[in-house]
Amino acid sequence: MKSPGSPPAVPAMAAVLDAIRDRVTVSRVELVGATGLTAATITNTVRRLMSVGYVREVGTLQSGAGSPRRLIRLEPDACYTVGIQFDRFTSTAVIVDLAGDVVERSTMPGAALRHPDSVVASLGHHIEELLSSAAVPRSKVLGVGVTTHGPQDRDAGVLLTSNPSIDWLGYPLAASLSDLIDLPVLIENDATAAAVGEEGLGSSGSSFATVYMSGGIGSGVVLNGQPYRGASSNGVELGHISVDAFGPRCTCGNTGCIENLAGPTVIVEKARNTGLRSRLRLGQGTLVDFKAIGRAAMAGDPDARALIEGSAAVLAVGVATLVNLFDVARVVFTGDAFTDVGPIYRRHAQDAVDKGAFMRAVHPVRVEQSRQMSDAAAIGGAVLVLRSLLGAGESAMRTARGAERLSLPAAVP
Amino acid sequence: MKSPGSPPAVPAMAAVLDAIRDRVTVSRVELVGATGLTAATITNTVRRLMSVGYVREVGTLQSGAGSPRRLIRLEPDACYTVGIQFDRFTSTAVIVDLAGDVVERSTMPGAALRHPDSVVASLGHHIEELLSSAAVPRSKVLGVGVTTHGPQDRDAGVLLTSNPSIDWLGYPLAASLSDLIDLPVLIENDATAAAVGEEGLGSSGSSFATVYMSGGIGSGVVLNGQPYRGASSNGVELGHISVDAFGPRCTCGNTGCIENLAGPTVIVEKARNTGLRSRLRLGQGTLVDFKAIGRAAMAGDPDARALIEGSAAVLAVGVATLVNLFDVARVVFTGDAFTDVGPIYRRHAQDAVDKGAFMRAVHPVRVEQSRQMSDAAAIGGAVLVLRSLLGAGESAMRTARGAERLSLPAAVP
DNA sequence: GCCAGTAAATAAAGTAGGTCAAGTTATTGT
DNA sequence: ACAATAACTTGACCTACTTTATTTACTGGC
Repeated sequence: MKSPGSPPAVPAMAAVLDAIRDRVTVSRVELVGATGLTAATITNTVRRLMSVGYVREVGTLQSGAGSPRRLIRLEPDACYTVGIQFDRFTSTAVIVDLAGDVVERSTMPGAALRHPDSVVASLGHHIEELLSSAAVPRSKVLGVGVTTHGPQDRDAGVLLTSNPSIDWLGYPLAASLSDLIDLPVLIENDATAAAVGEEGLGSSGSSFATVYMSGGIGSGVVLNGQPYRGASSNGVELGHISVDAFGPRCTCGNTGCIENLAGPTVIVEKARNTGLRSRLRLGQGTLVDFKAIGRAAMAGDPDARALIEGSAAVLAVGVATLVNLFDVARVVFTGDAFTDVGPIYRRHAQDAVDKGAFMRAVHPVRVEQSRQMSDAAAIGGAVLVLRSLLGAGESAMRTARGAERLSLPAAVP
Repeated sequence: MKSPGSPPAVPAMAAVLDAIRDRVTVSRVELVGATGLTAATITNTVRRLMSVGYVREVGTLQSGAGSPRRLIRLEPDACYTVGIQFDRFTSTAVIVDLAGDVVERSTMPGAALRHPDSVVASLGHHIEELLSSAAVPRSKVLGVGVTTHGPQDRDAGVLLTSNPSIDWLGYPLAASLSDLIDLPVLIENDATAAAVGEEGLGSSGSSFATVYMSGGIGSGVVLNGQPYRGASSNGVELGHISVDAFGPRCTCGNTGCIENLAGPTVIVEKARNTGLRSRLRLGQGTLVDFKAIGRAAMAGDPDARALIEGSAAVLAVGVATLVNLFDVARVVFTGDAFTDVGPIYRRHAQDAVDKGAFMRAVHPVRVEQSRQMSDAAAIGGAVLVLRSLLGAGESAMRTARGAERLSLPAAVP
C-alpha cells in the first residue's frame, strides 16, 4: 500500500507552516511549543522552508538574558493556489497565497446544463483571467482545486453523478482541466471543501462540522484538521437524510429528506405559489430568488419569514443529528444561500443542539456562521491543493502527466 | 504531541499478525502480497513474532523450482485477552486467544443499580473464575477491555455519565478494576466495541457501521479497521437522533428519538399495555421481556409482530441516515436484543437503504446480521486490548501503575 | 551425480523523519 | 571581563521501513 521511501504521516513541514501562519511572526522556540516537535526538527524544517523562500527571518526579539529569538515570518507571495467552486447556479474562483489570504476573487455564472467540455473551457479561461488580473506569475501557482457536488471519485478526478446532465457521469474533470491549463488539478466535494475553507489555512487541527447550502444542502466534517471521508471517500450527505419518516418522497428515494423539505429549490417553489411571487419579482433563478426571499424575511415580510423559519427548523433537526452522530463541538453554517438568512438558521440550530445534543453535558456545542459565506468552498479547494502538496494526509492531484507531488529540498547543512 | 522515540504509525506487526490470522497458514511471500510490505520487512517482523512465540513455522510447501515456501502459523495460546460487556440488564465476559477465537465465555446479571465498587468487584471475581475455568495462566493475559455505555473518557478510563446512577459519573472504572485484578484495563463504548468485535481479529481494514441494541440503541462506525471517534472520542449516538421532528420529546431533550420510538424499553412498555402482558408473562425485566416479544413475533403473534415491525421501520430510517452521513457500504446488526428478531430488522433496514441510500448508485449497501449477536461487544473489548498493545492506532490502557504498552523484542540477528 | 535455473529468505546498506545530548552563539547582569 | 542564560545548531543515533545483493534450498536436464 505504501509508496517507495518512507511514508510521511503528517510531515513537520505542514505543521510548522500552519503554526507560523497562525502566529504571523514567531520564533523557533515558540514553534517548538506550538507543534510539539523538538528544537532540532524545527531548525531543519525552517531551514528547508527558507531555502525555498517560503519563510524568512525578520528580526529578533530581546527579552532578558540569553540569545534573542529570531523571528520568522511567511513570505505570502512565495506561491499561490487556485480554488474554484461551481454548481448549476453559480461559480466562484479565488487565488489564495501562502498566508492563506485571498488575493483575488471573482464569480461567474454556474454550469447550468452546458456540456462538461464547455464548462471546463470556461473555468480554464476564468483561471487565466484571474491570474493575469492578479498579476500572479504562472510559475508560482502550485495547482487548482475544483469543488463541486458529489458523488465523485477524487483519486481518479472524475464525477460519479449524472447531475445536472448525464454527460457529467464519469467525466474526467481533473484531467480535462489540467490538460487545458497545464497545472495540477484536484477535485473535491464542495461541502467538504467549504469545511476546509472555513478553517482556512490557519488554526488547523480543529474539529467541527459545516452545513453547506448553495444549490442544494450538503455538509462536511473536519476532524483534527482532516476532512472526514467515508468508505468511498465521499462526503456527508446531510441533504438526503430523513427528518420525517412519514414525510414526502424525495427523488433520491428516501422520505422526508432535509433538502426536499427545506432546500432552496423547495422554498422558492413554495414562495412562487404565494403573494411573494409578484411582490419580489421571483423567477430569476433558484439562488437569486432564494436570496430575495431571504432578504424579505430579514426585512420583516411575514410570508417570507414563515418560509425561512420553517426551513431553518427542519435543518436544525439535521444539525442535531449531525452533532449526535459525529460528536463534534462546533457547527458552522456556510455557503452562498446563507448570506442573508444565516442568523435565522443559526439560531434555530443552536436551539436544537442546546436541547437535543446528546453530548452537551460533556462539552458545549456551538453553532456559528461563516465569515466567508459565498467563498468558503472555493477557498477550501485552494487550501486543499497546498495541503495535498505538503503531504498532510491528502494526496491525489491530477496533472497533465499524472499524479504529482511537490518536492522541497531536503535539509542543506 | 508525540512520545519519545519514534511513534509507530501502524506498525507492520499488527498488519502481519492480521494477515496470518486471516489465512491460517501462510508463507512469507504471501504475506508480502497481503500486507504490501517488502519481503525484508516480513522476514524481520516474522522473526520478532517467532521470538516471542506468537507464530511458528509448520512445514514447507513445494511448488516447482526454487526454495520452498516455509509455512507460518499462529500459536493461538501464546497470549489471551479478556473482554467484558456490561449494562444495566446483562453482562458478558469472554477470553479471546491470539487467533481471535473465543476460548471461554460466560454471562452474569447486569449492573442494575448497584454501586460501581460492587460492580467492579463482581467483574473482577468473574474474570478470575473465567481464567481458572479456562485454565489460562495469568501470565499469558495481556489485559482486559471493559465495554459499557457512554459517554466516557477513554484516556482517563472514566465514565462521564450519571446513568444508571449518579455514582458512575466520573467513576474511575479502568483504574479500579486494574487495581483489583492487577492487569491492564481499557474502557470502550459498547457499540463501538461491538463494531470492532464484529470484525473480529481477522479481516481487518474493512469499513462498515454497526447498529447495537441491548438495553438501548447505539452504533459504531469502523473505517479501515479503525473505530470512528468524534471530537470527544465518543461513539456514534444513533439512539438519540430524531427521525420524526414532530414526535414525542425524549429525556435527552430531542424529539422523536429513535430509542424513544423503537428501543426495547419503549416496545416492552407498549406490550405491557396489550394482551401480550398476560400471554407472554411479561414483567421479568426489559431485555427478557423484549426477547419474549421477539420470539412471539417470529412465531407469528400479530400483536408482537406489529410492535417489532414498527420498531424495525423506525430503526431502518436511522440506518439510512447513518449510511448517508458516514457513507459506509455495509451495516451490521448486533447486540443481544437482535438475537431472535434480527431478520425482521435486517429486512426493513435493507429496504430502507435500497430505496434511500444516496450512494447506492456508486456502490451497493448491504445490511447484515451479526453471527455473534450477544457477544460482539465483549469480543470487541478483548480485540481492542490486543490492538492497543500492538499499537495499531489505539492506545490508552490503564494499569495499576499507569499507562503501559506491550513491548516485543526488536529484531534479533 | 552434477550443475544450471529458479524461487524464497535473508543480510546489508540506505532513506526519511524524526529524537537526544552536547555543543555554539548572542545577549544581559555584575 | 566574564559568568549566567536562553536560542539555536550540530552530530550521533533511532525506528521503521526500503532497495539491492547474497545466500539457501529445491527442481529438472543431461
